This record gives sequence, C-alpha cells and structure tokens, in this order.
Amino acid sequence: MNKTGHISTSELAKRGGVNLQTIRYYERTGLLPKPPRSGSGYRQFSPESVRRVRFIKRAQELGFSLKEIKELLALRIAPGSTRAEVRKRAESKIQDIDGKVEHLRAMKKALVQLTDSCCGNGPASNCPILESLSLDKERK
Amino acid sequence: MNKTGHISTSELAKRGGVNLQTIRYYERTGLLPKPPRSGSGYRQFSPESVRRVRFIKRAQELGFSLKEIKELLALRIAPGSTRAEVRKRAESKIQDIDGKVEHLRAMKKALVQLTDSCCGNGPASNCPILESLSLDKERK
DNA sequence: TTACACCCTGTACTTAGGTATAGAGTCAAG
DNA sequence: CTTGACTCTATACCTAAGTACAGGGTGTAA
Repeated sequence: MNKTGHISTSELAKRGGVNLQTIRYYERTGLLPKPPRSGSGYRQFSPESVRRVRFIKRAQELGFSLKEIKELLALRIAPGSTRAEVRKRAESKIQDIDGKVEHLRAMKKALVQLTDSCCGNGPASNCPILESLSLDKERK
Repeated sequence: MNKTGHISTSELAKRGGVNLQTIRYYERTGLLPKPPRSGSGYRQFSPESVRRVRFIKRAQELGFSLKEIKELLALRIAPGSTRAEVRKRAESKIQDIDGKVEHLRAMKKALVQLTDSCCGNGPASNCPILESLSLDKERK
C-alpha cells in the first residue's frame, strides 16, 4: 500500500492469495468492482478488496460457484430491490448453508467412526464405511 | 434392476441423478470400479453403486474435487496401507471438514445478521455485511 | 538515459468436469 | 424378421475458472 492508501493489482493478488491474472479476471466478470485508475491507467484497489478476494476463495472451497458468490456479494439493499426481496434471497442462501453443514456433519461422523472403531485395535478389515454414508432417503 | 440384481448404466445414471455419460466418465477416471459385464458387453452395476454416485455428487457440492473424493473413497485398509496410515489420512480429512463447517457457520452468521437487523424494520441501507466477514487473521 | 521492475490490453492456452454425437451391436415385442 | 429402445466405443465438443504470453507503456534509481 502506498501513501495514497491504494494497493496495486499484484499486491492485491499477493495478499488475496491468488494469481495476478485472476484479479483481472474477477474484475472482468464483475466479482470485483472496477477500481479507479491512476493517471497512467494503473488500477488502484482499496485495501478492503483483499477481504473480498479472500471471501471469494473461501466460498469457492465451500462449493459455491462464482455465479453463486456474485449473488452472495449482491445481497444488500440496492436501488431496485426491496428489503423483503433481499431477505428472501438471504434466507434461501442460509438454507443452502444449513444443507451443506448437515452433509459435512454426516461425512465427519462416518470418518470419525472409521478412525475410532474400524482402525482402532481390532483386526484389519475392509471397512467401506463411507459408502454406507447414506442420507439418501431413497427417493425413487 | 432386473432379476439378476444388477442395474444398467442408464438406470444408475437416473437413480444417481447424473448424466449417462457421467457414469462412464466416473468409471474411466476410477471413481467407480469397473463393473462386471454381461455376455454382450453391457455393464452390470450393483445397486449399491447408486449410493456411491450420490456420495460423489454430494461431496462435490461441498467443495471437494474429484481427486479429493477419490481419496475419501480410498480411505479403508487396503493391502499395502497400514491402519495407522489410514487413520492419519482420515484425520486430515476430518480437519478439512471442520474447517469448512467453521467457515460456513461464519457465513451463515453474517447472513442471519443481514436478514435480522439490516433488513428488519430500520431504514434501507447499503449494509455490505458479507464483506466484513473476516476470519482472516490478517497474516501478512 | 538506460536498465529494471513494474503496469496495461488483448488474445490464446489450460485444466477439471463433464456432454454430445457418430457408428455399430443387442434384444424383446409385434 | 423387423422396429424401437436400449447398449457399446471412440472421439469431439463444451463450460467454468483460471493462467500465460506478446507487445507495449511507466517510473525510478544508478
């Protein structure tokens, strides 16, 4: 960050933990707002952009696509969207999250069982426990 | 499923909720074991394959890559891996999962705040709450 | 005033994860 | 004994999400 309080593209990339080109890609696709430019055309990102980039990466690791992440980032009362409408979209995202947490919990339980009992002290076995991980409710 | 207890490729696809070609793709890449074939070369999947396909899709939604999913499915005591080694790998997967859950929880909290306070009855605001979602510990 | 480390745009390439299509065989029902 | 709904392989194509140049400008320190 220089004395003007802005950071360069490569600095944002470094601090956000992504490739330089990825920053420009995010800008092109609207995930990052277009930053102001210096006289010679250099991008001037605000230091807060770092948090945004990290948020994007983290959300991706949680299985959200860039499109979904854009929706998440758009969740605010902008001109043209009512509070009720924003609330509805947010609640649907919350449900997505709850679903993910539930599946992760089931997965963890299976893994804990694997380490605890199956790999405890008993005799070696095949223990295909993950495949019995069935939240599936057999909808046919 | 026919009287032999096997299901066809297209049936597996249907019941697993994926495209027909995806089944063959999973087989090629080793996510599904090569099934036995009928006299005329038709694949004969066991009904349990359905669970496996669904597990793969679910794990993908949770942000695991097919490579990671393959590792998850390989977590068992196979000849050539010791119990201690399997346990170590499983524990590392459990940590992945705990990390994901933690991030999801933080994300949910931010969304709940968004719906509760920001979009409650107060005046409309810009409320960029998601960007202040910072678990980041500013490692520089 | 030039060397070097930056920055820009535009375009092309890559990888993961599928999907589609062509061309040919299988099999049960009419 | 043919028609229609399946199956197979091989190959080509597609989208998402980057990533890598090429060709050129900028800025500063020696």
